[in-house]
Amino acid sequence: MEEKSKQILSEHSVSITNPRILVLEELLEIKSPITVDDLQKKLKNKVAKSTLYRVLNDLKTINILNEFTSPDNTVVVELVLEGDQHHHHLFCSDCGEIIDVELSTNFESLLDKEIKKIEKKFNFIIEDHRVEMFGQCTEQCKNCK
Amino acid sequence: MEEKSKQILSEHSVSITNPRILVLEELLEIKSPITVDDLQKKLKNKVAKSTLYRVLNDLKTINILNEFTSPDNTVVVELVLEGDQHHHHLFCSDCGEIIDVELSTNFESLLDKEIKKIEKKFNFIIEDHRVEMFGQCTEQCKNCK
DNA sequence: AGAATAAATGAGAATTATTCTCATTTTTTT
DNA sequence: AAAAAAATGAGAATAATTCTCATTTATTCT
Repeated sequence: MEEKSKQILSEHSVSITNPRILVLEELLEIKSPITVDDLQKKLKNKVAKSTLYRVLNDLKTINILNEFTSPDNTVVVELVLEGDQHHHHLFCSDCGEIIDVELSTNFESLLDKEIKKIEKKFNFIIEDHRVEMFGQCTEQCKNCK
Repeated sequence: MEEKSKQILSEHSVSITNPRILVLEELLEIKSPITVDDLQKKLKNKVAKSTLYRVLNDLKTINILNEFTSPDNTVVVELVLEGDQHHHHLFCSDCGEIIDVELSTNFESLLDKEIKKIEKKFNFIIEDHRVEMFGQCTEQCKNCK
């Protein structure tokens, strides 16, 4: 993971530093969305709080970090690398888990068509979209048991 | 609008107070999503900051306030009354405008089917969903000209 | 309607999340 | 290896939201 992290940084012409490697390693490790707060806990004593925020902003700048909020408006981040599958999110209001969800390609293409209509109607250029789903996992999720 | 506001409060068994009426009047007036900060400015000197937050929480409790965040994670609220049309949001990264968007009923029913599949797959009960679209309004929007 | 009770408000303090500052350390360039 | 540039850590500063508590307003109960 350390090698992969270094590679990612160098591919994006970002200087290779320890905090950046540690943050990337962690994000590669968990490979799913995580709140900034939880990420901070995982990196406790390894990366200063201010540095963590700076590194996250760096990753946003080079376009490999997706940032959004959970239903209670907590900020959540997730690494998105070149070639990763386009996906959406499912939020559990019981345990707070956030799950990556891929929708069928058929549905995605219908959504694209729908979006083209919206672009015309509102005279907009739409670059991105998100589908978010909210509910409760029924008992057997990893946090809820 | 004052009458309407009082009616809304009384229908939800919430005591009728001046700050609540003022906030509701404002939200009824603008009838589109607004950031808490902008709302605060509009109510300047009429409702204390702490009271505004409290009233917004009251409206959330009685389920007539939709709260979400814009792409830069600013909190946005919007009044959603009984019978209002289900809709989604379109965000302009140039001017910050947030537009209510209704998708075709055909598309919504396909989305519902897609969601049923997700419920099965992840053993979830999904209660709500959102489609968010991000882009730029092309020149003639009310803030951008 | 008026007194008694309960609830809501305003002002500012407290808390939380994030950004900023600046002296020191690390990385990159040469 | 030295010089220049960039990043880091620690904590101060800022912004958004919640909390506290004395006072005011609304509701309930005769």
